[in-house]
Amino acid sequence: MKTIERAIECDPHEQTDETTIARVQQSLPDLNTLTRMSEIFGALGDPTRLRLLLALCRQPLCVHDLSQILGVTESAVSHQLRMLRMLRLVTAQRSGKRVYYSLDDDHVYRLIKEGLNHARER
Amino acid sequence: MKTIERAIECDPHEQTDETTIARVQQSLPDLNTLTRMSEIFGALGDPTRLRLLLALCRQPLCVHDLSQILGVTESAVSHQLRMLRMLRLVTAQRSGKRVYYSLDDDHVYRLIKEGLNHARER
DNA sequence: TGAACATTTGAGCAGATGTTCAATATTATT
DNA sequence: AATAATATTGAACATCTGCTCAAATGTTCA
Repeated sequence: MKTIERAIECDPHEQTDETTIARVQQSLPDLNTLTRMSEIFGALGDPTRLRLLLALCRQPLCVHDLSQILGVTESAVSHQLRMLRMLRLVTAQRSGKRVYYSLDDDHVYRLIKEGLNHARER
Repeated sequence: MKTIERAIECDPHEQTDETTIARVQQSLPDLNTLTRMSEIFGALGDPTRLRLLLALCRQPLCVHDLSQILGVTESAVSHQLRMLRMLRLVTAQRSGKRVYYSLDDDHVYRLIKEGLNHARER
């Protein structure tokens, strides 16, 4: 009769337990959290949006300035800011003709900083 | 003839200084860093890849198991793992017929955790 | 009001992306 | 050697994305 030891000895490549599958599955975040996570990461995954956010890490800036800083059209900037706004990564505040954008909170900042660390560490 | 003071006085909404533009521009990371950053964030931006990485946060897993855990074909898993491997977010190690994947280092782990915090904080 | 400036919006389009399906490796077992 | 199990790859396809262009919306100032 096979003991546990014999089972292991007979199969050098450990079979993945059914319960392992289930356990890992349960450890995954719920759909809402997961969706939100991938939305945020996805937003940071585009070079233009990432540069927008990096610029806003320094100070609030209006669309016109951001357009100049990044060297892309104001329309493109506005389109991307709209997305970042809807994801609540940035906030907008009108001042006269201009609309100044800022990082919504320091979560975004920390996330970007962590990404920067990672990117530089090799 | 307009003096500087008059120019300012005539425009109640402070003009953005040329040097501000330049200063923010210079504060942006170099192209390599920026590209790497957006690649990493982009990788995390897809729900399937994100779930793969979240699963691997728990323990090393083979393609077959990951396929079961996520409920997607092994082909799809393999395709995505290939990308994560090339971005050096995961490492592969063959053991018999199986190939076990792990997170490459704890940078990825920290990044995911930070994203998880952000996603849950509202 | 009219003109100028700043921003937003929508449609359209080219390129990127993620999955599927079929074929091919690779390793273990009999 | 033959078969099964696991993994990888390439092509095809539908979808998504990010930009451009043109038009519209706000806002200020003369």
